[in-house]
Amino acid sequence: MKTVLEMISEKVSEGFSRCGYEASYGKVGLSNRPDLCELQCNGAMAAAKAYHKAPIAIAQEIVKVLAGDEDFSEISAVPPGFINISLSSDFLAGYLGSMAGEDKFGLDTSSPKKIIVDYGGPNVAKPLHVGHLRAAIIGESVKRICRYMGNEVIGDVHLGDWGLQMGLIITELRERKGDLVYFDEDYTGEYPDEPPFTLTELEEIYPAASARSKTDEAYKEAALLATRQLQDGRRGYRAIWKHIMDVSIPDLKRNYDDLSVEFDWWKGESSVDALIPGMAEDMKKKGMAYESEGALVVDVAEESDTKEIPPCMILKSDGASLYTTTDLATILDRMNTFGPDRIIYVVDKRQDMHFVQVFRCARKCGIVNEDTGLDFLGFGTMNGKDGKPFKTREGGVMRLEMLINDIRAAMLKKITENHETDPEEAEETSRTVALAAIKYGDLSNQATKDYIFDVDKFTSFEGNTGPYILYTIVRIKSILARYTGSEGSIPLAIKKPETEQARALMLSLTKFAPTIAAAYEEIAPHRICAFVYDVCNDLNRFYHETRILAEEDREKKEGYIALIDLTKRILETCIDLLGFSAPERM
RNA sequence: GUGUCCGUAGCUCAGCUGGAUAGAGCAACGGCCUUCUAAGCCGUGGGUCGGGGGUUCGAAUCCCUUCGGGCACACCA
Repeated sequence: MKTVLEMISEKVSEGFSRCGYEASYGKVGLSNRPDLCELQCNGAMAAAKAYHKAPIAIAQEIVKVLAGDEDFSEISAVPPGFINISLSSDFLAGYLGSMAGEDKFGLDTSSPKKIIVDYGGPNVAKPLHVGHLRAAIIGESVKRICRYMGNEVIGDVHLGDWGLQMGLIITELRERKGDLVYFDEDYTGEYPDEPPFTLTELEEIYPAASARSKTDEAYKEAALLATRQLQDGRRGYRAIWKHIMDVSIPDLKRNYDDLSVEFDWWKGESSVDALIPGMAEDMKKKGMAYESEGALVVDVAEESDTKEIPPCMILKSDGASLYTTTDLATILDRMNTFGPDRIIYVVDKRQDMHFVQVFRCARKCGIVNEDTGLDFLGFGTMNGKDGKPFKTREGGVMRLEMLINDIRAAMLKKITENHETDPEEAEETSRTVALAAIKYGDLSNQATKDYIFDVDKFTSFEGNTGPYILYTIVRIKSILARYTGSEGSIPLAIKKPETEQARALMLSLTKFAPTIAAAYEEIAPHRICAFVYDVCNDLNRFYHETRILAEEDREKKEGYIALIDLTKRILETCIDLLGFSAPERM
């Protein structure tokens, strides 16, 4: 289904043609002066130069030709050469009626592609902290948007489970419990099923090891050695590794589940270990990889570079792999098993350089198909109110669970003081609203920018926030529930707008398809937030000015109900794309 | 140092491929609940779009320059 702008642009373009001008001048955009008109065409001013005519004269010609078209309620030429257009009520009602009946509200989905969204990237053995929040939230939304656009999409968590952090944990464990069989190289029997640590211990072990390695040289050496030995297949270390995975992953799953974040693949750096030797060999055979200072590297610098791009390292001088290695092998694995047309990485923007290297290396070495797109969506840092990276009051790393619980508790308080509710329902609702607050707060900012995570702001729930969006939806649901309770089924026919507020709401709703398409093309969920916010504002104004259930004119009333029902369906679709949902009451 | 991103109201942020008076929210102040949820609606005040050049009929938007900040620069991830 064509968008409103496409339809009207066609008309105006035809007008330009009929007057003897290039049709492309007829492009119509949204008006930035809603007080004057709804749509505007600026083509006359651009055409003025090419045709050596006064812009206003051209605009007037076009208006003359198009005047009287039943799709317009008004079309006029305004100095210096704007063509201002407003839509007729019949057109608006007709258009929305079509939207209401169409699958996906008339959004044209692109030809299906296979897309992998790589997001999450948590390290095993470490609790999720706020730094993982953005990857999860943005990635989940990007995945859902891609899927809604008709693509076949895989979300991959891509665990950090193969690097130095593993060696550090093994080393620390050895320090503490060196007599465990895992460290006995002569041991050939089966290893115990029970892990030699609990999750809580594990979460304490890693930071301890990491801190010590920064001051203790010998300790660091030992960790590097353990890392390599793990990768080389040392039995005892692999067994420990397995334990780490078994202990960590269920916890990670629970945490992501709490966030309504779902992955199709739970692969990690370790999953592609077996591919590394062959990949490195192939790179050497192709003459791409060579030894430099003991390490195996591939040059990825290009002539057009404005700065020096260091070579991409494949193997360290001790033969161990590193994150470039596993990222490359992961691309290889993905090409082999899924054959994606596109891979989107949702990763902290500080890793920009790393991905430049990986992408170039993958192309140069033929790991990725020519026509497979590799996109890096680098997101900014989540800062605290002071503008510095988000920390707890004590200055430590804020666990994601804590953060969510804080917001949830604030929510619960708000709900209970608002009106009495069933405690169980209040609890459930507080989770739903808290999630919306966190996710909307993040997604409404541009992903690439740093943003301030202000807990006070997030618990206040006023203005442009997730709870405001949910509140709007809940208001609609409430009316619809009363309506169906007394009158039965929801009428579907969209009627002509009776009021200024109804008209504004309808006009906003027509922007659904172009908004989703733009969000997809630009990989920009914040576009959807802006749209949702506009629609909610329009809905609330309409709500305030219109007595819906009390309307006595049956026709009008049915029209209102159909309109708010469509609004609700569109809003719910949008928030689903953002990764959250609305409760029945709040 | 090199590269890169950013600089819009007191604070947090929008601003589509350049267009008519630069928009929201918070904070401040003032209205609106016997009527579908006041987590709402309406209104007031508040801006040299970091500075300076340039392109253009027209610049927050494009180009150059300058200042200020974030981030990244091969054997960590």
